[in-house]
Amino acid sequence: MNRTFKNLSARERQIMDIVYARGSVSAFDVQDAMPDPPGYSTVRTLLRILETKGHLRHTKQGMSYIYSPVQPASQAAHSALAQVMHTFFAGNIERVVATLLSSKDIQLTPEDLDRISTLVEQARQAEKAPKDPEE
Amino acid sequence: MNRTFKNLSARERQIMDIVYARGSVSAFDVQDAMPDPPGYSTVRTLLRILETKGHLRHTKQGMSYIYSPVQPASQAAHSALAQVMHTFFAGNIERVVATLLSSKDIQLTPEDLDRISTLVEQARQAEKAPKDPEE
DNA sequence: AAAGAAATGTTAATATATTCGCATTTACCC
DNA sequence: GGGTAAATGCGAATATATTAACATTTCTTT
Repeated sequence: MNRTFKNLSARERQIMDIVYARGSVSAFDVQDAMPDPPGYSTVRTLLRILETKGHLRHTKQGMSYIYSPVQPASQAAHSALAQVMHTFFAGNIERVVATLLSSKDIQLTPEDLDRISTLVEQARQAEKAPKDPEE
Repeated sequence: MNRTFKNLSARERQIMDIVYARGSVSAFDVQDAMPDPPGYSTVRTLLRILETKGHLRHTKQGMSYIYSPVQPASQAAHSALAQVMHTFFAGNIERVVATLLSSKDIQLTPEDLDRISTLVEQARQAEKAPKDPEE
């Protein structure tokens, strides 16, 4: 299991969350999105630390730095979900789905439910035909 | 939004995860389950801190303390899931479900998929009749 | 090329987290 | 009751995180 992320401090985690939510960010973006944001200088320091630790990289855009995550979002998403599933749902996917569907702060339209049904149906098909395309 | 949990340190988070995964725990349990576990004395100190901060409570079992979370597991699960959904899936439930279903480290049986289908179907019914069933 | 603006790099002070040894309490046994 | 075992409480040393001021670099404009 990837334990790297567990060692992040509170501020570092806040920043990684923001980075993943936005894809790529400037120090200003991060400061804007932080709760109880510290000074700009502090934010830049934190970004540099996260880069040193190997969690972020940056590219230059004009004169300033744009940061993005080293670990692809899809992979991080997967880990995060697995973590929550293990901690709160004993690894039981059904219970996760049940909780998602009963989410009160989110109104699911019938169309949303249709699309979810389709996903489940597709998974069923994939199971029936244990595919390996290059065969 | 409940911001309380965001301020936890790395160790504190590890412990809260363990507590939620197990329901209630002794200091020994926690130490066992921690990655790179510190000394027993340290674990007890951390548990006491978490209690001071209002995240844990304890009861006496025989001579020793058994800790359990103050915030109900269901509620914490909900928050954690919402957090992941927001950070990595832009609040889109379908994408969460898609990721769950495509999880490679988990083998879903056809029965699992059936049960998930049923859940979706129930949600659809509930939507059609948004009122309380017993009436 | 010099001056100014706008960015990043460095460093250091402070706060918080982490660690665990030792003191204290509590229950039990003889 | 006194002694022992087994637990918790306290306090202090160390490491890490957090903060931000100030120095430096880099680009732009005249």
